[in-house]
Amino acid sequence: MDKLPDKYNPADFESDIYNSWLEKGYFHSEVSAKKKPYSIVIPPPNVTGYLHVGHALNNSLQDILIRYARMKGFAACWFPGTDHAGIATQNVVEKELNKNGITRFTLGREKFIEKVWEWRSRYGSGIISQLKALGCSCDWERLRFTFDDDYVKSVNHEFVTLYNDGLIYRGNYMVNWCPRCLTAVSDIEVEHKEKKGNLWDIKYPLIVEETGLPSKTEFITVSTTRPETMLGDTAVAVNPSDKRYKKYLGRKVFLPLVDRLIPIIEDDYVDKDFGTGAVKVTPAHDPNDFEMGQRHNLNKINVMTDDAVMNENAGRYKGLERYEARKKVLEDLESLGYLGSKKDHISSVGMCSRCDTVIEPRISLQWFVSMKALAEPAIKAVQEGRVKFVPKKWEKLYYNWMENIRDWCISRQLWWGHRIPVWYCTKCSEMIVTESLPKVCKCGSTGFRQDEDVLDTWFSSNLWPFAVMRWPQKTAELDYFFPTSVLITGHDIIFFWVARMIMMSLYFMKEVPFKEVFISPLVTDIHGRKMSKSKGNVIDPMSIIDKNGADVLRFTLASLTSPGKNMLLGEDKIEGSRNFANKLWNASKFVTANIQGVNVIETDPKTLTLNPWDKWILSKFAKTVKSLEKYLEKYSISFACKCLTDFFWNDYCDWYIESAKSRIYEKKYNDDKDGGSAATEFGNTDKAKDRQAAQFVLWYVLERYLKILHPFMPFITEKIWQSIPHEGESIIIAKFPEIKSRILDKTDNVVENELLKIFNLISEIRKIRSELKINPAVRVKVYLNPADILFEKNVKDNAGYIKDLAKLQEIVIGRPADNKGFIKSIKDENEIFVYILDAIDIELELNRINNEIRKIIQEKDKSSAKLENPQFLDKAPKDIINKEKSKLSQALKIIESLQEQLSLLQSIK
RNA sequence: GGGCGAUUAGCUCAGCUGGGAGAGCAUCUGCCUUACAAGCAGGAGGUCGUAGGUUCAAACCCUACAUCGCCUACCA
Repeated sequence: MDKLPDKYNPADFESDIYNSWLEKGYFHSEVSAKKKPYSIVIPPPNVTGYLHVGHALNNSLQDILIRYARMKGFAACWFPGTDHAGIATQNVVEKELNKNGITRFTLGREKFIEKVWEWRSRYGSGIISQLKALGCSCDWERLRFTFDDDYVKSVNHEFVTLYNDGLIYRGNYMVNWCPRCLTAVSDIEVEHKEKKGNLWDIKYPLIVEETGLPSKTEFITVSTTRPETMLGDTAVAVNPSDKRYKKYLGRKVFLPLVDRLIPIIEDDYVDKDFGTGAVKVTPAHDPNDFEMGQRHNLNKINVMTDDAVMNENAGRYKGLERYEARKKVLEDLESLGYLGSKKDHISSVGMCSRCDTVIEPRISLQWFVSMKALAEPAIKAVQEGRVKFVPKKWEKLYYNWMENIRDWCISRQLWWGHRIPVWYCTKCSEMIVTESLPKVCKCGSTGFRQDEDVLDTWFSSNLWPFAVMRWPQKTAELDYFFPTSVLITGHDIIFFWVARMIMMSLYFMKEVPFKEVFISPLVTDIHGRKMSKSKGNVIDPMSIIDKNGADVLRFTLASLTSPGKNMLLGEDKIEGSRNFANKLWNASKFVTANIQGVNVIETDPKTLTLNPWDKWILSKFAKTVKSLEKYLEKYSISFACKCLTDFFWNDYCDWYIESAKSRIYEKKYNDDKDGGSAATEFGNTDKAKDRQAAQFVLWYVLERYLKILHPFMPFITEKIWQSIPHEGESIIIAKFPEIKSRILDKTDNVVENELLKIFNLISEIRKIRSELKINPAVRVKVYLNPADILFEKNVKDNAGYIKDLAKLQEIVIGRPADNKGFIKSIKDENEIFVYILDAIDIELELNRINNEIRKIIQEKDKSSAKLENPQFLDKAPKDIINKEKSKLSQALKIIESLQEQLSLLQSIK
């Protein structure tokens, strides 16, 4: 047993403790017939990632649950890993290369991928070591990466199976294209932001039928936010019911700048009431126009290159970047007299979620997953409660998305990622979809070219819960640990990841991937703003760990975790947890110092004589364990934390330790020169036995408390636990305390109520003392007129504690013969007389009493109003009425007594 | 445009199936009492967003409105 250092300094021991756990292999879990499985898969952080507060929160929560399950006797396994994060990682490495003037194109595909692997081996474990610093008890022997060889096999199997089942198809469609990343992205990778812009009116002249030339007087005016796309217009559309344009139907429209003749079409999509009711149609650059183009068989003229520069179809605008082209187009239209009015307009602009570049809708050949058939069973699984969201409100969001799900574009024009397992024969172009390189084509050729594209990262991560267990291999782990127990993640990836895992798991495993999904709060700064580097409000969890220790960070995050809320994180919240850790440290020091020489381990509890204070703290502890378990069950993490701190600080430290001092400090027993209490006043005449009971219970409760706190604050609890008497080699594998009926582990409401009255009495006396500014060092005399014999006995038995905790010289049962010099107060119907003649400040006291009277009169009025209401008496339940009656009578008593007090004081004055 | 959520003490938030408004922080007062000043003891502070309604009884249920936030969408 190490002695606890004087100061709590987590930096001194956290990493050593972590390493010792690692060495002992406590985090590793095996398939075990004797135990029930409890498993969690980590939401794999990007290899490029560093630990941000969101990770810290998420992983703290997972660790709490895993540690709890482990102590409860489950085979608890936390599967860790990282995500290759295609586009994100590619961007990071490219940026790095760009610094040296290298682009991925100068390197070439193969070399570039080598570079990325290099990068990963150098920096990819950064986040892992940060998770370790946080204390995460992941089973590191099972560490996986979504780009491991095995994992590639899983993904290929996924693709090929879905393809063979007709759920994957390839085609030319309009997709969201990022002109900076040079790849297609899926709908949910586009972030829409409201942007101020303009709405321009452009006049398209009608062709005069006789001359075949554009009219100088007849125009159709269209409105657009993107004038540059007019270069690709192939029609003007109006609503079929719009009478204004009926007369022009059948005539051609002259498209300025490109001098093309385009038709007028009728389509229901067009809103008569918006703008002029006429819309320019650019099927190659707008999703709606694309649809209209399909319906009306229009040409789709692509006027841009893949990096959003105008191409040869844009005529003289070729080579201009899209926004330069816009400017030029507007100038030219203006000078030709085709430009109408310009209005301010707010429209939502799609941005690439990875690089913030404005998305360019573009037609291209891509791979898609058809989602409807996959979504249906996944919707059902949640409806039937096979997957539960906590908090439940996220289910709505899930349904909403799933019910309106659209096909998923999974091909990416990137280099870093799972290459699409599709090959084309170099001779006959036959397409072969297969899990590995085909040997020979049916044309006899053996030359193949693999599809250039890679798969969306989420297409691989949606296998995570079973691919980490090496699916499609049939492994023992898969059999045992799957489906996992719970998934903990943020709401921002419900669509990206959670929904798709459910779909794929149901498809491939015929089971849900997890039984519950706990959606952790979004962490914001103290003003509720999202943390971002540009705002400079990012809190770096590692710096908190360095400064305050991982336990403090974990506990802070956990105590702010109430379901469905954002989490506002600021300095003062961290301080609160730090103070708590410090309190725990100091209280433990007190305990270790005061149980020296007592062999608590060998003590037979049956030989102890427990007094009410012992029974009280044991009962409180038992209740704390019960609440804690209840809260953990419901993922009410903040409540769990609150019941842990409340118990320790308010019950154990403020009452139990404080009272135990009277029993433990040697001199209290010998004499009481300073007005303290002799042993006989503590309800136990055998001094030695009483001291022993106190010492034992101090230790017993602390030792067990450390265990229940351990999942939340693993390091400090281990450190202290190792410094006090204990059995077993580490707290991490200790058994979670159980509440039974034996005296040490049961709840006891009778004792609790008994002591509560004593506490009230002590508090009342303290209050009077404090309000009258009686120096805490001064011991005062108190008379107590008890409401009943029970309380009288209670007070007599606890007189020593009352005297020590309220700093009394003496407590006398009964009323003082002469009220003079006494302050009278009533608590729980007991009359309390505090002798304050030496200390009194009459004005202060008059004020106090007047205030008190004012408050109580208000309450009395409320009660009597209710009781005078016949409808209340008629309709309210009996117990409510009785409660109200007793409230009233008590209030009356107190008022009477206070008024008596008042007149007494006034007479002195 | 649609949807969801929020509105309670100076701040951040609890408040269960309607029945005496709570915590932490901040603030104020008094204390270096031999585990802890990162502490101890005590106090003050609220028309529960607004307006209606249901009920004997509303922070809680219903309706409308206001303000803020988030998600979602193809109005050029």
